[in-house]
Amino acid sequence: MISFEDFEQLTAFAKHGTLAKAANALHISQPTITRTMKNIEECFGVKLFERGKNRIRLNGTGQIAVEQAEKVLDATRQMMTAVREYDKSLRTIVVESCAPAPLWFAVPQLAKKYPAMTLSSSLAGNDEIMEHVREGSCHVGIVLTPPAEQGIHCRPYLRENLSICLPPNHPALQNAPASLDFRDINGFNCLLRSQLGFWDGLCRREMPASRFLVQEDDDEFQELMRNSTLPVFITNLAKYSEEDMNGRVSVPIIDASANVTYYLVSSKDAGILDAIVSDKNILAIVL
Amino acid sequence: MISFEDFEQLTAFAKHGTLAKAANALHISQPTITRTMKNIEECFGVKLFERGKNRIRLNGTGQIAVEQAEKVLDATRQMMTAVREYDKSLRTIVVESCAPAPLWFAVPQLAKKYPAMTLSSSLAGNDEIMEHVREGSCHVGIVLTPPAEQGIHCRPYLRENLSICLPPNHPALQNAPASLDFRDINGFNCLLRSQLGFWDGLCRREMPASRFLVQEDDDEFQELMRNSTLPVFITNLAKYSEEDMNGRVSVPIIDASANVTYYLVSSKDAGILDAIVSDKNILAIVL
DNA sequence: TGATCTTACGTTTAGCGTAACAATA
DNA sequence: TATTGTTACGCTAAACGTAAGATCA
Repeated sequence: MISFEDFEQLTAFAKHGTLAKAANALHISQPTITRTMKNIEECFGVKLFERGKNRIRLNGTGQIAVEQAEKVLDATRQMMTAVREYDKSLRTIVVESCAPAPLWFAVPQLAKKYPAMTLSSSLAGNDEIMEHVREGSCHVGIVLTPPAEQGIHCRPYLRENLSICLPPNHPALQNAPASLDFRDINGFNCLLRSQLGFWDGLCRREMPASRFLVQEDDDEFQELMRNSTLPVFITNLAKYSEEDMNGRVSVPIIDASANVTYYLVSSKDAGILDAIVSDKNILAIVL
Repeated sequence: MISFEDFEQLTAFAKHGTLAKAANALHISQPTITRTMKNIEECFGVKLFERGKNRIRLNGTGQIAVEQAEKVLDATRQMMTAVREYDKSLRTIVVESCAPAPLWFAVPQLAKKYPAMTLSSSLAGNDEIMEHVREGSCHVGIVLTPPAEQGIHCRPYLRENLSICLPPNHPALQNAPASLDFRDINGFNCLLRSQLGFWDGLCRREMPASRFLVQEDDDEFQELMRNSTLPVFITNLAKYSEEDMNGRVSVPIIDASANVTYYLVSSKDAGILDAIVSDKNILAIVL
């Protein structure tokens, strides 16, 4: 009897003031709108318009009708998006990691194994990730400690080892040490990337005397790395080019907290974890 | 593209479980529903059903769609009623009175003068009536005191004079008084109608020692009036038949509070008040 | 004269129901 | 065998656009 297009014509008329302009805006003919307005009026069984000879305008009831029609249209549009979003969520794998590096390997591998799925990856804290995995809103979590709870599938994934990367004449290199710990470099100001996951908090905790110059932008970071003597961190998973290194020396940090193992966790499906672990490219890249 | 009937078919399917039963409930053919479901699915661009060879059921997304469709249908039905109610309110004269008697005269007169309008009459307290008149939700108020404020139209309307109606041998009639006051009859239990407006509170205030037997029903009241010796109240506007009186004697109550003048008040239109006051039948009835 | 709304007319198309078919329990 | 869902077919009725008419600024 009455359809959404009718309501859209009604609201368009209210918006544009004349039937002609509304018709123009909706790319339909004026007579169509004339008919639709009559149809709506008849459908309500109520006068919605004041009509002159070549003039038509909303009366009080009509204005109420327009308000209500907009509500209905809103509800309808919300419905469409809600249904589509839910459908999309069924086709989306949500990956949350406590650090960026594992995502560089896991996400491409998932994209390859599940080409029909949308991938949504983000950084989060360990507890938050575990909570999302438990409630099902996160399909694959990448965390630092294997959860004790049963019902959660878990696989060891990658190790990441932190090194500090210093210019050759840096005081910390005085005795040409084979390794350092955080205390050795605490107090030196460092260059840091943003979006480092747990690494950010770790550095600030272990090096409370240092200040960190955080760079959001990749290019700016590399620019600063080449043209400053500020220490930067690298890992076995995150290396820089010879050019960027620019003669810097990298020394492993031996603290246990700087050498971590990532674990994949999932509440539903161990298969998806195996699909990530089975990545043949990892060895080539990591070693 | 998509209409309310489509959504009704969708929700009917969800409710009845099979297309056939839904079709039956909606008095349409099964093929129509089959087509509509396909149409909706195509409209959303999303799978809503799991289909077997001769089996169809909602999937998760479909269930979301049903919930949302019900929301939209609710919004739509609300819209229809809201618009119709507003339209009706434009054709309704709201009359509020502090006592029932003036309504017996004012309402028929309004119905006669405004035959196209719906009349809504009710009893309310003086303050409440004045508030409604001010805010416009009450078109004609009938109150005891003319308001001082400007912008409110006012006309004196009727006087109502209270009498007490006693059996001939009642103690209060010992000296055959020409009139009584409330104190003379305070303490005697009385028969009372319900829905008396301000009269109810007045009696209870002026006769705190009396108990009042309130009757909701007209017939029961008259039955009790004929077959008991309990005093009842009458006024110049509310009289009873000789039969109901059954030999009772009525004596005017002279307290000022028992002899009132009603005033018509309106915030918009003095014409409607004049229309009520111009009632030619009032004199015949009242005198 | 140009803009606006309404009415009339002819065509198209979308929607419905009947009927026939396939599959299940 | 009775029930269910899908497909095919033919018809009707609704909806659209074009064109023409009427009115106003």
